[in-house]
Amino acid sequence: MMEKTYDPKQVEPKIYKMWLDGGYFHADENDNTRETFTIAMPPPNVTSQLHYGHAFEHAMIDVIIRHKRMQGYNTLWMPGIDHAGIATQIRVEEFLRKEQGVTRHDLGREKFLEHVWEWKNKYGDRIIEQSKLLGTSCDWERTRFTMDEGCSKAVREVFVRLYEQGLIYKGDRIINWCPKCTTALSDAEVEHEESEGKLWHIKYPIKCSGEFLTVATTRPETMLGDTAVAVNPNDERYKHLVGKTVVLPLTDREIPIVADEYVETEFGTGCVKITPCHDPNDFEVALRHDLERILVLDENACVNENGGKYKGLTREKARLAVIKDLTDLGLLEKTETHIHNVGHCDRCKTICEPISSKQWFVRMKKLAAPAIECVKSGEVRFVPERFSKVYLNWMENVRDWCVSRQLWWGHRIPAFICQDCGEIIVAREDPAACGKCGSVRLEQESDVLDTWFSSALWPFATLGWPDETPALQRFYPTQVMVMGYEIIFLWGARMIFSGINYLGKPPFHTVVIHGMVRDSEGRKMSKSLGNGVDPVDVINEYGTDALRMSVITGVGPGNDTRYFPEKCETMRNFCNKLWNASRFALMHVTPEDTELKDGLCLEDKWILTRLYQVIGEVTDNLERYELGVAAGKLYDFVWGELCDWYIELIKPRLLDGDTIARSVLYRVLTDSLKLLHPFIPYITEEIWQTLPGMDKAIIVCDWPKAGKMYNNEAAGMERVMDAIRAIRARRSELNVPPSKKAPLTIVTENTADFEGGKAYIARLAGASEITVTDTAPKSRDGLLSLTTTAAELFLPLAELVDLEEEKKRREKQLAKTRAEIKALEAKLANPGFTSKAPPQVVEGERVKLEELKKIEKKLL
RNA sequence: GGGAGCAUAGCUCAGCUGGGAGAGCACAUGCUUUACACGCAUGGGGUCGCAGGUUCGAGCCCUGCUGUUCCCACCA
Repeated sequence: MMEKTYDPKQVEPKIYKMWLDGGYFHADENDNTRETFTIAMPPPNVTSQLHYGHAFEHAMIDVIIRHKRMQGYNTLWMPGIDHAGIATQIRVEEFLRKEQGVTRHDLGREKFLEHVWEWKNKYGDRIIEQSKLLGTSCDWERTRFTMDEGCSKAVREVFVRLYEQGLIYKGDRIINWCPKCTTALSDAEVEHEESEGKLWHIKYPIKCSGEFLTVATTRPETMLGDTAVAVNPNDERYKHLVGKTVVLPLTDREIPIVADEYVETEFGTGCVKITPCHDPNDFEVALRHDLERILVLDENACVNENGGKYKGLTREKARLAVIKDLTDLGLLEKTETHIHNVGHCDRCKTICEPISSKQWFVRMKKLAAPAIECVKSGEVRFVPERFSKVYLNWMENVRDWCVSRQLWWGHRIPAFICQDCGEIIVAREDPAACGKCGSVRLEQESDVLDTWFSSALWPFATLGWPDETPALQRFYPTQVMVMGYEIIFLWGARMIFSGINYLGKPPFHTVVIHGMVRDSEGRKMSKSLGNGVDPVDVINEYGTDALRMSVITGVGPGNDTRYFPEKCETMRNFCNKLWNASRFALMHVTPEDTELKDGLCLEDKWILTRLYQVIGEVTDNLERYELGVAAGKLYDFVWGELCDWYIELIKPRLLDGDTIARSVLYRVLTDSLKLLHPFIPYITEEIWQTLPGMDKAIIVCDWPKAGKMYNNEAAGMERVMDAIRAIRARRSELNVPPSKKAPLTIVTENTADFEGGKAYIARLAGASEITVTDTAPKSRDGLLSLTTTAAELFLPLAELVDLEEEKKRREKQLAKTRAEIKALEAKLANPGFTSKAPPQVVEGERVKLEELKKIEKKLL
């Protein structure tokens, strides 16, 4: 027997086990009878545990997957975990420092990696357990990890292929360097933050002339690596100086003045110090003018041996020292405040340093072209559409991708360097000897790959690629990808060009973008703020279904949402409402009620019509990934129509043992459960298992289909409901206690509709006895009258009413009605409207006008 | 410097292809109505940011403005 209150804790583990035991999550690659529907899970990072954003994302994916499963697709939700290179390495390093007081360098590469694997095993398992709590219907048998054997094979294959295609190269370039993580980063891993800095104007003496040339810089310490000063070739002020030499202060070097178009005459002084090793533009200028390159910062962003007396100083200290020395020399002309963007490491938030360094790069132009085309042509589409612009803008301006990282945790680059001749060998198998000189002294590149290098292969590496596995053949390309807007570049873009380049097809046709979950004040949930909400706590408090419903309902596509406990409470209440409605139904329905019976009453036809409308709309919303709207409609339908009205309407019939009402209730409830199942899977399955006549789990039931609609009867029922609402409102206004029943006379043209509903009208409108007639009473004395579109209602309650007030009220209603009539008549008299508006709209307005006129007549 | 989003009830937000201004919470009043107080009924509360335009008709489409958030970008 069902408890009075739904208790998720008792239900959820039991139901999840039932699903697992039933094998419902498993997708069979040998099943060739059904169309497939696949989503690859964005693999959570092994850094720690699931956060609220994962709950949001997993809820969305599970809704889509469960809907498709019920529609009969061979459905695969492919789960897994990401090794998350830098992020995890940082976490483990932090952990080791705190727990054991050691650094990774103390341990050495091998030993350190053992610790990371230990971490991975612990947190990877925990993440999967947490994900299961959310009710996710993943095919856990296929769970993958970005550094498992298969993924590693895929990574190596891709690296080698790109190398063979000439799309991967090792080169000396300016890259973003994080001095704390001591690794290179890609452009996409740098966050730019606007901050107030300074613009220092420094005088550089021109050789053999008492004159100076003033440069403006935001990073004065880099002047130690200057190898030129550049001016615009068309700048009249400096034309005569081009080719001359400047004595670089604080050093003993002399550097040329060159002319380059890159220099803006308007900005600063129009003279730019050129520091090829510490600025990407300067690097380009240096290439054009064949300038010397001097690196002055080391991997910790401290001045190196090229910095003369500043050697060993951190960049911050070096800056102060340089400024002080320049001031002492009288070479600091002025200092201005200056707002500019400073790059920060995505992971540790340290300010990045542009540094020239030998790194591995993926050449992007060729790869980007088809990835741009497939979105432009609509082969791959973003939902909502606006994100395709974000994607295209990035892809069209993409620069080569720096993929090497000076880390230990990750896929080690499969390149081997001959220690004798310097030859680089990139191969699928570890080479035994150098192909050029025959030396066996080969050393593997110590760097690892960007973590996103392996993530980019996720949709097919998880299916077995590069091997032609049955799973790959069956499930690739996948259908949908769900991801947050913040990783469109980092991940989405790279999966798309990877899929096209290696398999000839984009990895999915639809990218559903979601926003992020913020705290109740709209702030990002973060560790430093301590405002993160643990989804597991919320599950314990309100239940998984309430959590899922709360993150889905009323959230616009691609929009951020906020966490409010009140919203979870509302959804828990909703679950409880559904629970109790089902409990009520179970008190009446029998296995004989599973088939819809003939002889439907007005209210039956109404609720069935509404159900079928909702089925159509919700299905449509789901097909368009409008999950929030779909969930909202179901909430409203179940609570506001099924529970508040239909169940109340049929109570008298159920007490009479009416089997027709039972069969309708059964149908509406079961279809509602099915429609709700993708959103709130646990409670719907639990109720389903309790219902009579159920032979299979709801998770694999057929998605409901609309049946015969009764639009006229549905409208008729709405008129009866209007009358009930009107009576309730008047009684409430007049403070008539519900216990005080009063006789009711209904004067209406639709006598049949009201006649059939006498029993429930009595219950819902507090009527003792009801007379339905088509003729108005001769005398209105002592009667309170109410006017609705379909009826005039008379209650012997006049003694409760101030007659003057009542007269005024009627006059007010009349005036309002007349004003509406006037407006409608004007509208209908407008040929522009009648000829141009769609006929059904015009017709609707005509009907409305007629109804208003009827009301007017009754009010006279 | 580019691009995008948002601005709707006290709060948080829905509103899909233009035709009814909505929900939850909060608030007020009244209810032990035989599923549910995690409940029921009723009610108050909005110039849909501002100004124009298109249209028979605009919260929705167009233009401009204001405020706000975010993304991208190599003016030192």
